[in-house]
Amino acid sequence: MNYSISEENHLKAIFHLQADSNLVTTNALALELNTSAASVTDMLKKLKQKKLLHYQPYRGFKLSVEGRKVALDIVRRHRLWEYFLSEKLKFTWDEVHELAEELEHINNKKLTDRLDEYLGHPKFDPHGDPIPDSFGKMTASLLVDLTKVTENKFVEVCNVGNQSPEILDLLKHNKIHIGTRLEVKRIFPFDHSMEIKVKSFPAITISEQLAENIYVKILK
Amino acid sequence: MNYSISEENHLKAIFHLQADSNLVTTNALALELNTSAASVTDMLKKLKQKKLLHYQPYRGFKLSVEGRKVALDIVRRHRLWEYFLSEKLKFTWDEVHELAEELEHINNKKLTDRLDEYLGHPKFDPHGDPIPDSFGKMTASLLVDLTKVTENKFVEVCNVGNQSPEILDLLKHNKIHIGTRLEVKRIFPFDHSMEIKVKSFPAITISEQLAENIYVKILK
DNA sequence: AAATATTTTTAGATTTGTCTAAATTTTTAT
DNA sequence: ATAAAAATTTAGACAAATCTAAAAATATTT
Repeated sequence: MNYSISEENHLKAIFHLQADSNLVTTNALALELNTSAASVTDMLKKLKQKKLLHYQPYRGFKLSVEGRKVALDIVRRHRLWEYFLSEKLKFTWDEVHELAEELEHINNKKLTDRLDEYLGHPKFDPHGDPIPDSFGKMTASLLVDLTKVTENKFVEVCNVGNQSPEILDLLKHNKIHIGTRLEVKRIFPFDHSMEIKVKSFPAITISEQLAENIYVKILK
Repeated sequence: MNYSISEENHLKAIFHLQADSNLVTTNALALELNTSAASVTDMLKKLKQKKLLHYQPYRGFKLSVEGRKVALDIVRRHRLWEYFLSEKLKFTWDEVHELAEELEHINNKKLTDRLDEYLGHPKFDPHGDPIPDSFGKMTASLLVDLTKVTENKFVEVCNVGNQSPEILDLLKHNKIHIGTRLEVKRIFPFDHSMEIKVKSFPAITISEQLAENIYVKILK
């Protein structure tokens, strides 16, 4: 089956919101998609009719098994294109998302599978998010947020929790990028701020809020 | 400026029709785009308003300089993606067109330029059609149709004039593909049919209609 | 458990791209 | 040069995806 770009965007957004909160509301979805609650309701009715989600007016909704499958396929295409853009076309991690938002809507199984093969069946996209395989299976993410890391560990930055200009600005100021390796030196119990050391630069201190938004792989 | 998929498809179709007939009619465009003449008229008004074409109701239309520039950019994206699909993802020449029809509508200069660079600035797509560069310039096609070739010449098949199932079926039957090298043995003046020899197969005779639709590069 | 606030849905409008059928203009043929 | 044919445009309708404002349902507060 083939779905419209708007239908796909709704399915994908529900999938992502479901992943971190389980309880997805009409308003949250409208916020995520930069649209109105009324539009979301219209779309929910349509997606229910297509059996992509379970939905009782006023009582909430969630993806059906089929809806989840469709969403996973969109996520797969998104992340494969992100990998392609980053790995082959040398786009930086902050440029790939927007382009992948467009490329993901080209729904052709053979194209997706060939791309996957061409890229060597990558398991993670450039942000460290796992790429579902053609059955919708994906490796559990290896990432934890920086607050979970204990003192004196070395880690590699793989993802940021939100991509607002504000956080990107602060990360840039601290010379932290995707792929940056850093050492957690100390954690201050008072405010949970952390002292970290990036390469040979002098150690710096970052807030708990920032640390929560930095996802890392712990290095052996 | 950014144009809708439908606007882009109209511009591209006008560009192609203009290339081979100079006189593009509302009906011809409707036929090309599988739509109605009325819809085409609506779109012509819109494109005129956006200054992409010159149009006087009932008196015909043609692309403006700006419209041509936009069309060339769409053609550039289409052919680069075709090259990518063929060269990197190993799709066959008859599979690439349909996919490129979707990919071409992603309009991002940096993406197009990076793709071009990644592919090594190819001059021709897998069908032998020239790829415009980022200024809209393209190498003149090296191709001629088979009826232009004289006896005892060796040529390489680079393109077919139309991609109907009927012609593809006949080509397959005659073991002619893109890249096939063949020799023109004789031309029969009576009906302009041609005797050709593909590799070591026995010589075969093809009709003028078929020869007109086979575009070739003459080999030194 | 009412009253109030919040969330969600409905109602009705708008835009884009399309359609069919009718009207108009241009072209062709007699 | 007029009648008939063909091409094009206009008029009016429709579906998809959105919007705002109002209504309805649910949740929260006192």
